[in-house]
Amino acid sequence: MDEKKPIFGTYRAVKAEILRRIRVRDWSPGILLPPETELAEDFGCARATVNRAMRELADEGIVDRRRRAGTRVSEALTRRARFDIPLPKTEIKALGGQYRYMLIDRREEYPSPVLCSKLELAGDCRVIHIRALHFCDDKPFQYEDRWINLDVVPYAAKQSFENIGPSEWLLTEVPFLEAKVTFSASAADNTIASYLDLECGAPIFITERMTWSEKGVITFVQMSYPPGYKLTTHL
Amino acid sequence: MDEKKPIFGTYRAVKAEILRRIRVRDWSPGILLPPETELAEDFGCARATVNRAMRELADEGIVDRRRRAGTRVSEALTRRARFDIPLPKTEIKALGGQYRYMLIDRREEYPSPVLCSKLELAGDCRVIHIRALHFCDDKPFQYEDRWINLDVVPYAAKQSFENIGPSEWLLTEVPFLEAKVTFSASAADNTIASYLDLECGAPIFITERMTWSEKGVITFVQMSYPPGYKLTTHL
DNA sequence: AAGTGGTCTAGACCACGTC
DNA sequence: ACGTGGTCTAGACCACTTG
Repeated sequence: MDEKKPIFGTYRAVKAEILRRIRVRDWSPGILLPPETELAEDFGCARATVNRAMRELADEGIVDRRRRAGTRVSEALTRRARFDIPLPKTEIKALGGQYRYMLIDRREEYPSPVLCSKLELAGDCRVIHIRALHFCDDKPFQYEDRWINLDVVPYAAKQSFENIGPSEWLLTEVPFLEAKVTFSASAADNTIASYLDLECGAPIFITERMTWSEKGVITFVQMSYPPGYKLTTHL
Repeated sequence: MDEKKPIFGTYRAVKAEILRRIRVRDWSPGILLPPETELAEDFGCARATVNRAMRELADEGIVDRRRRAGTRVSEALTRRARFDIPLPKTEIKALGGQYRYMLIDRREEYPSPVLCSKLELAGDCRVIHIRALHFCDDKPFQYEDRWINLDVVPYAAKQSFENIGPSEWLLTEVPFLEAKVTFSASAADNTIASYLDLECGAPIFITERMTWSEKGVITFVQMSYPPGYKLTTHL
């Protein structure tokens, strides 16, 4: 009497099977799944294989895992997507355009109180404030308003940023550990409108980014794009 | 003569060390890295450990890996971020608001040619066109304009969408394999302005989403948010 | 043809957090 | 305290692709 049991020998197969069971409500949201050891036996594979499948599902937000507490189907019916944090130069080249960078303004400042709270800074530190424009085929593509924390990146004081954009410079000089990115829409104020060659009040796409290293906040930047700009995820 | 060699026994340590070497330009962009076997020996750990570290780095876009060709430091100095594809109900509850859903309009249509090309549809299929509003504490929070492909989701024809939002219904009924999300900013037209209670021309944040299953495009949706809305990544 | 990453296994030990 | 996931190991075979 040979038990005929389907075998899921690869982590992809295991993952697909788990997803299937979730889909058909074999396992519904909130339900506690069997432990890895048990699933491995069910599926006829090693625990490591189940683990890999589960780890990816957890990574995608489909299940929640906690030691001792086990694995549950995620309650929040949500999915995750990813996108590349874009570098203007790369972005423009990908569009097939000619990239040009222009520094508007660079000054060393003591941060304003509001900036201090935003950057989580002590009041007595210094920052570099940079404003710049990025062109695509000589049309303004992005207006950049940036502060760099000199406590964390002191050698930024020696960089003029006249020939290289701060994004690019920072990326090669100060690799970051963590970043938070925010997207929003806003109306162009006078300054931005004039730099981006728009009417005042035109809808602009804004991305804000804050990056940290072990030592603290590296930089905060607000980037404004004229209408027509689209940001797309992959996957 | 005991060789004193640092040992990197965990995949996190290995990953950190590789990142460090990339940072200090031991390995610069485009460079071919040693094979896993060699690194494993260097690091004093199993190949699987190096593999795990490398896999994550590849996943984060820091290195590119190809069989036989080996692993290279990525040329594109870019990083990846992730965000949750939000469900209005979840989003509003997370903000601590009271969620309310309102169907504006639901009709079965033959898709227009422009929609056909957008949805990659044949001309003779049918779609459901839905427009709806999502409220947060009785303030309009999101205007939804959606098309559902009846070839892929025929049973959507039986759903009135009067009491449940299409995002929610689709998420539980038709799990998707893939999604493409686009963000942009635009000026509110008359329709959107009136539904979102804005002045015509106000800047709105738009996210568009297209989702696929094995059988083809499930749905295309355009969501409009009034000024003030922000979308934030985690990690 | 050969070298690289991709994956699986069986076993082991450990860390964590719930019970 | 103890069961769960987290991770490492050593070895093996395979798939892909490039030289």
